[in-house]
Amino acid sequence: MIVRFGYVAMSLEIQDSSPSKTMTMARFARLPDRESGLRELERIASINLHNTLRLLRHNIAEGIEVYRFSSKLIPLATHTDLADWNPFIALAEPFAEIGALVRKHNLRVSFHPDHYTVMSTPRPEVLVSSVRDLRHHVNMLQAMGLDARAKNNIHIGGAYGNKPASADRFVEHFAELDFDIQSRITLENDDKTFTTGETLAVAQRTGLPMVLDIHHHWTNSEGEPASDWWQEVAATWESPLARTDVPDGEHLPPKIHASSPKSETDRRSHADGVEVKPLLDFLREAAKTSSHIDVMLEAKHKDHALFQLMRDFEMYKNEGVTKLSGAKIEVQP
DNA sequence: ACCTGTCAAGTCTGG
DNA sequence: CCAGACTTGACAGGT
Repeated sequence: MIVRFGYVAMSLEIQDSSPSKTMTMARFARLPDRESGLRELERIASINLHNTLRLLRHNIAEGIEVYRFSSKLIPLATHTDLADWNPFIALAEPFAEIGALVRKHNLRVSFHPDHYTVMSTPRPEVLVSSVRDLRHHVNMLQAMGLDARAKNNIHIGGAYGNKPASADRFVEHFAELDFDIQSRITLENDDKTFTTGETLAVAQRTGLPMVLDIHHHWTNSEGEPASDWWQEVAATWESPLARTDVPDGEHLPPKIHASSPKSETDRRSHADGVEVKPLLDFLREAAKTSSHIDVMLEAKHKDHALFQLMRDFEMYKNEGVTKLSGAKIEVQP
């Protein structure tokens, strides 16, 4: 099984490369007029996009083919007070440049709209803002000229005291979404509420592909190994919806998230790095059913954690782990 | 230079 | 019913 690794949003290696610079509403309101406020927001966004380009070039140089964009590329983009502002006109060029680089190097990219996107909500106003946020993320992918192979990863949402009813609500609300939003969603099990099995059931009902977070699974499961679910999770990536824009005969590899607990007392927070052994145990099991898998590392030390992990895999070179070029390995079952 | 409170947004728990 | 925790990087204001 070929395993590609990636990291989230920021680099510790490249200095001053934040793709998430922002402006608060308080500062926006203090600017002399609305027009100059919008120009300042667009200026910040273009810095974020420029830094994203720098990070992608860094990734390409290091052979890192998996990357998650910051969701904060455009500050205040979905704020209700700025609903009539269209930042994509001024930012068309940098967005297109990012997309061109992604396509040229076959990078696997994604977004992760944050936890305010809650499709299981019973509150109409929360649903409206959730759909607005999803629309915004699709708009960014489309501004990059990327097809539905680039996904927005979300959780199912809150339980509201009745998980089955909340799962039903997710499915109902999902059915109402535009197809270009639907076809770009992936569903991830969370660390407190919807377990791997519960998330998988919703993925199967909607046809959505599922991202398995093995750290969340450890903190939110009955204790069964995450790999017990792998065959079924991997199968969600073959549904017609998941395969939107995937050419015949090709596959979009299933994706997992990997991170390690910060400490014994705080098992849910992310540690600086990623422990190699538990991840490798999972990968060996997954290799029994899959030929390719992409792994998004969620560690505080970002790309440094990735580099460390790649070094750590060398300890297993006599145990079926082969280091390939860049941030890639091959794992034997 | 460094420290601390705050940020647009949701949900859940505990008081 | 409301305040605070959760979690996060960066801003903003203070020392």
